[in-house]
Amino acid sequence: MTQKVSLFWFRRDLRLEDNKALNAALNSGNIVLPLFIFDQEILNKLEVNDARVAFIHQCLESINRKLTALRSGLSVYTGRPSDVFKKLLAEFDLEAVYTNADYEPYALKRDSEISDLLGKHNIPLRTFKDQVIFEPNEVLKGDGQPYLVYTPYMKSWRAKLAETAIKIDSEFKGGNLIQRETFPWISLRELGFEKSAITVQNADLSSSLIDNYQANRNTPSKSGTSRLGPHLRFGTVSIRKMIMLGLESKDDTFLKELVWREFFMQILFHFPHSSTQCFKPQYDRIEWRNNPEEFQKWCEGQTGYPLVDAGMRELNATGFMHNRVRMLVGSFLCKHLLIDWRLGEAYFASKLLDYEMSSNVGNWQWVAGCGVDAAPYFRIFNPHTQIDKFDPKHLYIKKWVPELNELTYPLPMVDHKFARERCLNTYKAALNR
DNA sequence: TTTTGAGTTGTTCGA
DNA sequence: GTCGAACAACTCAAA
Repeated sequence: MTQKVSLFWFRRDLRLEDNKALNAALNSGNIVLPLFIFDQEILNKLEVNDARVAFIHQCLESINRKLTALRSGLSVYTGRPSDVFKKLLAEFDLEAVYTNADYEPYALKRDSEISDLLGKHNIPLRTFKDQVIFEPNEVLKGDGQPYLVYTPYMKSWRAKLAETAIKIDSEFKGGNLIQRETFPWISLRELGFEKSAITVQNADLSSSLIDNYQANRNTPSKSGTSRLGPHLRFGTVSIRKMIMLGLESKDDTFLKELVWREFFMQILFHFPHSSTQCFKPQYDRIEWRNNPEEFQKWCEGQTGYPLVDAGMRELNATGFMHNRVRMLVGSFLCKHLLIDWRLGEAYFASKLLDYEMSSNVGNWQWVAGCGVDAAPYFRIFNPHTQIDKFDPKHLYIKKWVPELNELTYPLPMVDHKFARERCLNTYKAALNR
């Protein structure tokens, strides 16, 4: 008689500690087979040196080393998840599949298909809340509808948190892991990818950073932000631990930023069309100019506006851009150049190590003025004033635009005052129709 | 149902 | 240099 197996499926929770579904699988009474699938449909869209694939692979190696020390290992497959599961169904006597819930549109569709496939064999797909404190349907208005405005959402979220005990399983003890000689493993090269020059910074979050978050987070030349994005995206840190750190601080700005993450997640969950359409439909009447040469200059950091160019060059070189500068480059693209926010969103998606669809779409719609709880459209960032306010000594600009005072640095590609008025007129024309 | 207060991150203009 | 108002109404959320 073969032994019953609980399969644990890693997705965006690449850690062994405080992993809800993994713990549940280990407590199921069956032996546990840990699994990761590189989804071919996602890989196909990426460059061969995509740093995110390299980072995921590195995380899997780390997990595999820890499992090997327990005489087990991680099985890594590539392909369409449904094809991989068909193979696994033939090979193992599965009792159940354990995994942590993922609320993005693509993930929901994928999991629904896998659940149907397993269901045909009477095998349940057991999903757990792990990547959020509150799921999209847990924080709702009095009438049962989702919140569309951040502040009341945040207040409701915090009230609910106050009556919730957060449980953290900080140690991984192993337990009923499957014991085998070898596990299917795929190297980065076999996947068709290369190591990237760009790497993810460690998640070494100090309490002083959180205590001084509000004071330092808007200065791009300082290390005032947490750089947690990639770790929250791929689950190399536990959101529960991060929330506890936020709660321990007198400054709750960091905590509120983590609430923004869940705010935009619940928006995308309830309004999946907002990934491609303006949340406020009248904004889809805006006549974007979408000039390809101008878009190219923006992408390359050759606009002639130093803080815009510094931000884009930081992004291109490191896969990261400071939050303050993200707002400015976004505003510049949509408002000064009148280029559709969707093009900016797609460019960020291709470059950001911390790319999170819900946050990226939500914030691009915010900056374009067309989203839930968006900035008013007449709020147009002034690229000069932002330097005076947030990089007065030009420390950040000079780091990324060393030729700032040379003749080789381009003149501003468009006059600020002219662009501002053109933007206001274009928006007005669309909204008054 | 109606009312009321409020709404992430800014800029410009004129006194 | 500094300050307050205007920007443009609108929608949300809760009482």
